[in-house]
Amino acid sequence: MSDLRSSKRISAEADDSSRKKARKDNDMDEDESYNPYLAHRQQGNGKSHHGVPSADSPFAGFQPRKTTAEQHSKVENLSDNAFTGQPHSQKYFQILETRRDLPVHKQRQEFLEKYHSTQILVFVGETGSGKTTQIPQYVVYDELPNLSGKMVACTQPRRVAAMSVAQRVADEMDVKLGEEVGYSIRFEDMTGPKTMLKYMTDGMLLREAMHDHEMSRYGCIILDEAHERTLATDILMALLKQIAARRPDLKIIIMSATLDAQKFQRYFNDAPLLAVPGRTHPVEIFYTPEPERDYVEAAIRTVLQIHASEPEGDILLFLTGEDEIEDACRKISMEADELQREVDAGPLVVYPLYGTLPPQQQQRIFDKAPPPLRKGGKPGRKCIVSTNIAETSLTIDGIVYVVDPGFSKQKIYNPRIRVESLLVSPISKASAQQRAGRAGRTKPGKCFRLYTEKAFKKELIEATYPEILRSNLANTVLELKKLGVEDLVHFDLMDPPAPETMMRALEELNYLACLDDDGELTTLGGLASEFPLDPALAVMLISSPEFYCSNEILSITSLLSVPQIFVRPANNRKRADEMKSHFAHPDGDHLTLLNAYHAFKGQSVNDSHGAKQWCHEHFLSFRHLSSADNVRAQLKRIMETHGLELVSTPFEDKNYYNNIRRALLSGFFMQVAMKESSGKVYRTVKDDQAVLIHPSTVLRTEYDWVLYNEFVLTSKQYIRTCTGIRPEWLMEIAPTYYDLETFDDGDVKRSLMRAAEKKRRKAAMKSDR
DNA sequence: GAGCACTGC
Repeated sequence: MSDLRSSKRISAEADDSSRKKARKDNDMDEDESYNPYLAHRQQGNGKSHHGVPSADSPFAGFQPRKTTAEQHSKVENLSDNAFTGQPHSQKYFQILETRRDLPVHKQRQEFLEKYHSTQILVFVGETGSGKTTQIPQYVVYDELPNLSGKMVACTQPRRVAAMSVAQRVADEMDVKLGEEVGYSIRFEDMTGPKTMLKYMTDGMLLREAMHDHEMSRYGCIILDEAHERTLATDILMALLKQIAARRPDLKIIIMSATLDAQKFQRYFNDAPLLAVPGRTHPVEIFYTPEPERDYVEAAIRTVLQIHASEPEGDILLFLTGEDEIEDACRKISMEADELQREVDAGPLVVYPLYGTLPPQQQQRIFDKAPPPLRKGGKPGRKCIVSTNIAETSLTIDGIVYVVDPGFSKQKIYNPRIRVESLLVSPISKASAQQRAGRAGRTKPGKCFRLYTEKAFKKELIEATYPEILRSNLANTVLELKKLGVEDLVHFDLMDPPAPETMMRALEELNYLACLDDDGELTTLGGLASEFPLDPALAVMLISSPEFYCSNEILSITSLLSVPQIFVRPANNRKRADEMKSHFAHPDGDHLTLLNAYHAFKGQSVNDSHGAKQWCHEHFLSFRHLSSADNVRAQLKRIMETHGLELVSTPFEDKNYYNNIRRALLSGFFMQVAMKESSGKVYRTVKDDQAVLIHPSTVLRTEYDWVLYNEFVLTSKQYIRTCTGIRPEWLMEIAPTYYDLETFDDGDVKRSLMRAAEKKRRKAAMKSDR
């Protein structure tokens, strides 16, 4: 119950003190954007002491935050680039023409007026409106960061988007990427001292905020794709709402698709709204008259019907996961061949699409549809069978038909047993609309929904629950503490999570000693928040020098932060398992991962080109091992910055592996299971869930106690990536959690008591001698 | 003896 107590105390605190402190720390003038006392910070050419452009500047006459679309246009038309002083390229003027053709351009003046009238603006633009590329540029011309010294930031939920949009906008502004326009994502900061406009991932802005609670580098922050409601976007919105109250000079724009616009407006104290139409084609929607029993079968049938009877155009089918997709692809291909023979249908190529597919194979979806089999024959088409990845992350032009069975895999969190799992669930109305929209990108399209119209209207929820309601929040709570949020219960989130989820997170962090009993961030917690890791992993890494194995734990942590490195193709499972057994360590999967990594590194040192081939032969993922290497380098840098030593126990030492297993426990002592007296079933400590060790394990020794990395809920309850441990270690390494007083009577308690007794006797014998 | 929707730091 300690969690309840500590969280009550947290909520009882008013956040006045933090607000006052922040106000004092904040060096911005409250009433004026351009503080003369800050003039010394400003750099660049052609400006006066007050941040207003001088008479000889191309921006002469511009009053920051009072500019007009006409002024912008004039400067854009100049033969020289007003920001760099360089002559504009030919390409620049070509792009400028297409930019002025975008729907959003017509409303440039209207946008500026709204922007001037308010601190927070909600901007709604459909796909194809040009909002992501244009709005930030309009803001740059109005803010003139080259004079004010305050950047414009635009966040994206995904890295690729941040990178590609930044490149596009750099071209549009005729500047070099990384100079006036740049981007910042994990592993890559493409910005410089001249950067005015910065595209970045939402997670990256959150990281920055941990060290700059006022986000003082920015004059305007634009949150793009806010309707996606990622964890980071939700936290940023709440944070920005707070900061906006302290920093009247900070402007905020929330950009979103139409559906939730009013919800955003209400949340931001009735902020004004500007809507811009998109540029898409109409999509005709068809529903099934009766509910379908087997949606995969119905989907395959629909695809084949479209192919047999509808005019030219590619097909996009949404299914839920890899297996289902591969299976459907096979069936569609087979049936389509038959159609070709029987009714002279055109050729149909089928491509699977999902996130874990290697990038080269993902690229194939952009191949052109096949030509007719013979001259004058029916045209060919392609059919893409995809997960939700095609709903948001990837857009494919040329899609005319969408088949939507109405399901996707979604993460859900059960705080009672502290388990996140994936569940096939019905999609939301917003999702269904997004999917349908994929059919109208190049010409009018059709969307076949494999559910009834009544089901759409009555059974589908409006929008998918935001991620914050479906996640374990331990990491989020730690981040918020580091962000200086004192009062978590009254932190004004758009959709506050269930109290039980919050309690669980506080409890977990308290056990990990990241929060003290008063809910305050401890030194350990502060350090843990510096790492881009879940709290248990961060604590394990920070504790590892005490166990003389920080080098090894650093590697294991990195390997646990990337997708599975062991590859197991469906047609070659036996051989893959054989290869994996070469790396197997009898004490568990963590040590097996380490063995594979060490072998990979040994290979890379000798022959970096051969490493790829070597991985292929050994059924290891070169991509994921390289990415683990990348993560490792980042984590290592953070360790060095904070004076955490990188040490190893000599390999010849008999405690080399024991030290590693003990260090694993320093973070994962809450993820431990004990074998029941009979059979193969284990029970998790405290949560008391019956679990099986996942069949992918290398554990062969019959351990009574194991620690696990992951609890997976599929056909059964499994624990995955397991390592054997000794019960006496638990009480030694995590005495508070394993305080026997707190355990209910039962097998677990009895077994722990026996271990404690054995240990006492051993110690007594030692001291007798 | 099984499966990994998708992101992100």
